[in-house]
Amino acid sequence: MIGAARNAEVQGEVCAPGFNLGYTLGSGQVFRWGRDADGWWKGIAYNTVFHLRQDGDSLHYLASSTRVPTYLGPMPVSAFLEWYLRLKASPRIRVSRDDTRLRAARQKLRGFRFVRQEPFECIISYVLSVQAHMNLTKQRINFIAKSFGHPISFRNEAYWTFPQPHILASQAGIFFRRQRFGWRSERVPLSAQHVSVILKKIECPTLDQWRSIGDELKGVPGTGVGLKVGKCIDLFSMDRLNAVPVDTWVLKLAKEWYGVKGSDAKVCAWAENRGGSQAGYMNEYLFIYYRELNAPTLHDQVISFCASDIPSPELPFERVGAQDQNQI
DNA sequence: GACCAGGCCAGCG
DNA sequence: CGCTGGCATGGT
Repeated sequence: MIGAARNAEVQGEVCAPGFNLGYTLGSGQVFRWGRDADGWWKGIAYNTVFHLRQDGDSLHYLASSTRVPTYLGPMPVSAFLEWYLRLKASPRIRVSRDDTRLRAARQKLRGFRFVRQEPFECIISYVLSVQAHMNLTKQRINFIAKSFGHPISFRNEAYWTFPQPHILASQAGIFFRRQRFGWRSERVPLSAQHVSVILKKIECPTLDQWRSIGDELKGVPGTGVGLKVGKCIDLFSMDRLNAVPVDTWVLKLAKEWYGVKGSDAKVCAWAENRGGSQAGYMNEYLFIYYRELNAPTLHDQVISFCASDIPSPELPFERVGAQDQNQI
């Protein structure tokens, strides 16, 4: 029993035709979800704990609260999930007949959707993701939530909400240095400070206001929000599906498969122009497909076209009463 | 010990 | 503009 308020548990199901939960939550876009050994996807988003499981066209859910707070206002759980997972927004990507790689990638990833992440959590998450493997980044984000968020007890598991910007803004870089965050350490409080200052004037930002905050962050050196991280924030939390984050993998596939060379900015402009309003989906298909082909042994992703029953190595909660004996 | 991780940034030409 | 090292740290 932990010192958390007990929440009403809600359960139900929503219709999700053409949707794939495993690809959506196991692709590496989210950091606070994991697939448990019991087969359920468990995670926390918008201050609410969810357990999800897909059975054909229906998505079964358990949630820690009846209403979920978002920047569009509070939503009932089923409406929230439809919005958060874009259940009814199946992407339609036009691909030319001779682009066999993209056709194969699109086919493999049928059912994948971009999640509508919380803007601030997304900002900090991708600032931390720089030059670090997925699993390590997950651990660091969970550490932040455990240190500064508040706990929610759900089905004998403890989850932690992501802290408000002003909480992280008041931390010193040395705190994160001591947690071995490396040179990401100072970027966390600095980014939080810029967000926090704006939030003092705007109490509950709309999506457009969040977009302005994100855009402003891109111009502030030291925040860790450069071209790639900025595009991740746009794509994963700002509802900008035309954004293309260019990392080392995208750089390689652009060169290998399309003969496009040059700087990150050049490849980014090429991909965004090519894909138009759906460039994000087009790029994500290629990214996951290419990475799966070239680094199938990476242990930080759940998606595998060969075997998708591997539990996530890092879960966003702790079992209550499962005290580990290994601690000194 | 190399070499790389879903890069960013200051300091150059 | 575009390019180059340096940056901490953990994993293979």
